[in-house]
Amino acid sequence: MGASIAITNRSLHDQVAGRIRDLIIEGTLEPGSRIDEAHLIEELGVSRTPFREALRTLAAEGLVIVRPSKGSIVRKLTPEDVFSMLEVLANLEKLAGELACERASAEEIDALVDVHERMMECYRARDRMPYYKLNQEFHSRLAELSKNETLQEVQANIQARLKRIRYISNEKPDFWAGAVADHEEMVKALKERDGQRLGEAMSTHLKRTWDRVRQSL
Amino acid sequence: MGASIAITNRSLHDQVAGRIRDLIIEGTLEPGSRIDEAHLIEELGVSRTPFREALRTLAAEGLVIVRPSKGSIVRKLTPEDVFSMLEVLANLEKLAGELACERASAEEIDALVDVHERMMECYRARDRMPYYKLNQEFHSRLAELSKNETLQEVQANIQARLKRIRYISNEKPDFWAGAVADHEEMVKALKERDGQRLGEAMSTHLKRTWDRVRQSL
DNA sequence: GCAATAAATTATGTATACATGTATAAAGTA
DNA sequence: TACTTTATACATGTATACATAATTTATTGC
Repeated sequence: MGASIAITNRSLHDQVAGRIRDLIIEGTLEPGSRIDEAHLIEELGVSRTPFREALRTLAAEGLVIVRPSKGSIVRKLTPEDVFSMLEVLANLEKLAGELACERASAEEIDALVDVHERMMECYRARDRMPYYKLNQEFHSRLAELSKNETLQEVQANIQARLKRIRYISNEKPDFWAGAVADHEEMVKALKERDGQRLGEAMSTHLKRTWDRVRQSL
Repeated sequence: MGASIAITNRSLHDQVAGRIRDLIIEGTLEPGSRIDEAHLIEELGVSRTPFREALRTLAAEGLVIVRPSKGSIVRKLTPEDVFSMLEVLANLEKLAGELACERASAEEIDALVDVHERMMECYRARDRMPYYKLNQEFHSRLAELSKNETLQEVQANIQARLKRIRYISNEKPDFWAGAVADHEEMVKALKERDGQRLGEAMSTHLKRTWDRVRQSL
C-alpha cells in the first residue's frame, strides 16, 4: 500500500477535486452558492467528465451537494451541523488520545512534541498561518499514533469539512490563547502517557472550540 | 428538507452506485477482484459516464479502490481494517447510546423497543434474514435517536463497509445467541435511560462482534 | 532455450456532441 | 394589473468517439 510511485499517479479528476476543495476552503466558492459548471471548467481548463467525477467525490465527502438536474451547491453548514461534527470529533480525538498513549513509540511522541514546540514558537511570534498549519498537522499526526486507519480517515474527513469554519473563526486573539492553553495540557498528558487525561484534554479542547466557533456562525 | 418529490429524483449514477453496492455486499463482486468496466456496463445497460461517476462515489465511501490507469478493484478488508472499523464503531455507538438516553422522546424509545421485540421473535423462529435486517434497523435508529446527523452519517458509512463481513459471519448459531444476549442488555439500559450503561453495553457488543467476526477473516 | 525488448491489443482517461429536463421570461386571458 | 400557461433558452444528464497508458504476447538476439 501507500502512494508508492507518486508524481504522475494523480488522475485529472483527483487534481480537480483537490483544487475545488481549496476553492471552497479559501471561500472563493461561497457556501450555499451554486457551482457554475460551465464557468469553472473553463477556469480550470478541463472538460466536463473529470469535473463531474470530482464533484461526485466531493459530494461523498460532504463538501458539496448535488441536486439531480438542478446543479450542485457548496454545502452550507448550519450551526447544528457544526455542533454535531464537533461532538463526534471530540469523541474520536478522545479515543485517538487514549490509543496513542498505548500504542505510540517514544520517537513518535517526541516528534509530536516537536510539532507542538514549533506551534508555540509561532504563537509567540503571532504567526497565524504557520500556526494554523502546524495545528492541523498536530491533530492529524496524533490520529496517526492511534494506529487506527479508520479513525484517521474519519477524523480527516470531518476536519476537512470544518476547515472553512475554523479558517475564519481563528482570527480572534483570546480564542487563540485559549487553544494554546489546551494544547499545553494535551502535550503534558501525552509525555506522561496518561491516556485518560489526554483523552479528556482533547475532548475538552473540542468542546471549547465549539464555544469559540459558535459566535461566527 | 428531505427527499420531497422522490420517485424520479434519483439520477442514473445514484441508481448505478446502489446497484454496485448491492453486488458487492451479496458477494457477486468478490473482494479484491477487478471490476470489469466493459462487462458491467453492458450488464447494467448504462454507458460509461454514469458508471464511472458511481465508482467515484463508492471509492469515496471506501467500498472500492480506483487505481489510476489500472482499473478499479473491490476493496478487500484486511483483519486490521475490520478491527479498526469496529474499534471506531464501538466508540461511536457508545456515544450514540449516551446521547439517545439524553435526547430521545419516550415514543422514540418505545418504537426502538418494538424493533427489538420483533428481532426476538425472529430469533425464536430462527428467521435469520429478517433478524439481520431488523438488527441493521435497530442500530441505525439508535443512531438517529442521538439527534446527531454527523454521527448517523459516519456510522452508516462504516456499517456499509462492514455489511459484507457481517453478512457471511452471521451464520453460526452460538454467535447469534451471544448477540441476542447483548441486545437484551442494551434494551434494558435504554428503557431505564441509563446512558452510561447503554454506552458500555454497545461498546461491549461491538468488542464481542470482533471476537465473533475475526475467525471468518 | 530463455530473456529482453518492441509492438499490438485492450482498457482506462478525457473530450465533445447530443438529448432531456428545469427555469425563466413573455404573452395572453381573466 | 395580476396570474397562469407556454415557449424558448440554458444547464444538466448521458452516450459515444478519440487519445493515452498499461499489459501481454510475440519475435529476435544472446
